[in-house]
Amino acid sequence: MASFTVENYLKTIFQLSLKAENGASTNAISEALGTKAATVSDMLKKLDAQELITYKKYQAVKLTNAGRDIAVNIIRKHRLWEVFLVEKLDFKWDEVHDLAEELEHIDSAELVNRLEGFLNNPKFDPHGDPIPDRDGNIHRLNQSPLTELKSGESGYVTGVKDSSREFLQFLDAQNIHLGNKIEIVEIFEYDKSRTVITGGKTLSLSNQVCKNLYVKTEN
Amino acid sequence: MASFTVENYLKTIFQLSLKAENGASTNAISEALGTKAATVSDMLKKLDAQELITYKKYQAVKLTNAGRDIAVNIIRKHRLWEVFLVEKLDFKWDEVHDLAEELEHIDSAELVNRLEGFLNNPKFDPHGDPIPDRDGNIHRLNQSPLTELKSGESGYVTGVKDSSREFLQFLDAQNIHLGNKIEIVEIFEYDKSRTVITGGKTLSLSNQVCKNLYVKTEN
DNA sequence: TTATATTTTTAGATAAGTCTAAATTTGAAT
DNA sequence: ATTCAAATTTAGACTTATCTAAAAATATAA
Ligand SMILES: [Mn+2]
Ligand SMILES: [Mn+2]
Ligand SMILES: [Mn+2]
Ligand SMILES: [Mn+2]
Repeated sequence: MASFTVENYLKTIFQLSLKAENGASTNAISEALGTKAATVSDMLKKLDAQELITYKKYQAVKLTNAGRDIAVNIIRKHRLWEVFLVEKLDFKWDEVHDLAEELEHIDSAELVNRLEGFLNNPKFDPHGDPIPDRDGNIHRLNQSPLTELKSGESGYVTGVKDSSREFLQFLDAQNIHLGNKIEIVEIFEYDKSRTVITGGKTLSLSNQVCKNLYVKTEN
Repeated sequence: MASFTVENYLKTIFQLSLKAENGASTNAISEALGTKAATVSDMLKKLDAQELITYKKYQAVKLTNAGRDIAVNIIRKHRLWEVFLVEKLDFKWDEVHDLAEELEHIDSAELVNRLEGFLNNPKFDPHGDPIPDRDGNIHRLNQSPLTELKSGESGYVTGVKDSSREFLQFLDAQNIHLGNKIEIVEIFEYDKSRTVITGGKTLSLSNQVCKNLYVKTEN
């Protein structure tokens, strides 16, 4: 059984690898985990010895299949627990991440599978991120940032790129939630801000907000 | 924040102290935790230094108020999670203990309080053990082992003294559950076994079974 | 291409929790 | 009161995960 620490390393490497094609660098892992680079360097050797990652000195690391399986399972649990917290215990979507960081390490396939059924087999977590199935498959939605839409186009909110509490609370304040329809009324070249219509209201969204909001257009 | 390890020591000391008036001995803790006595001895010094227990060499230890608070909170969480697993996820009462041993360490008062509400503020766990309230008060039921009943008397099953999987499965097999009425028909002095009536059926229970079954008599 | 900056690794320490083996203390039994 | 067994503690060691400081490798930039 992987320790909490090892599980966190693997999950972090998995997530960093989605961004950087060549794998996860020591420094990136260090920053993501809040652990010093020297410590990470040490740990990478151990993970390599356990054949959970492939590691060559001074090079970015990649997960082996075994490592990926563990990482994806942790993510599966994280996201299912987030759904539980929001759907059943009425937490808000900006309150659940840290709790899920703890719950994701509870070690029981039976528990997570039953939880999944209890929640009616959700496909996405409260932030729109896909929930891996029990075989580790992840069905990613074909979504794009709001910045891809042209004036006059519209889409439905499917997720967030930035899931910081600040951004989530901002969206709540603007009454923007997953599933909402958003129509682009006008794009201002000056600061790339957009005037949009959503939930019957007209509002202005900064470029930064638009970059961090994912929508699905009817194709 | 107490580590998982410290939490487990405190919980164990609390539970052992319910049985032995003078406190918990090194050996008893060692056996309960599956940790060598030498290790326990070392740890007791540390817990004393943190003022979570009072410890004098070669003497049984007792919890301080701070130590008791932590222990009771862990027990509260353990029992609430057990209710969740049985009531919401349909686990059987003999399947939940090990999972609760993990879940009890999830650190969030908000989570446990919401969980409690979600479960409709249960007062007892699936084994009949009382769930401490958020102030650490434990309302113990005035129950007695089935061996206390005389021939002709009856009571309602309120709990088990032995909550091993084997015993719980035995009770399931006999269709004996919390809340069932049990009437003592006859007590055999030879082996102290009893003939009882419960759930419309007559059956024979060994003295050992009767000692481990708690009932409440209408008084 | 050489110098500089950044990244990564190594070396040496530390803390928590555990173990085995040996020493000590306690308590029970002659 | 002495002896012996059981319980407990001490000593020394190990593992995991972490740190700081220093060295080495790589990448960048003049
Ligand atoms: Mn999260
Ligand atoms: Mn999420
Ligand atoms: Mn239990
Ligand atoms: Mn229980």
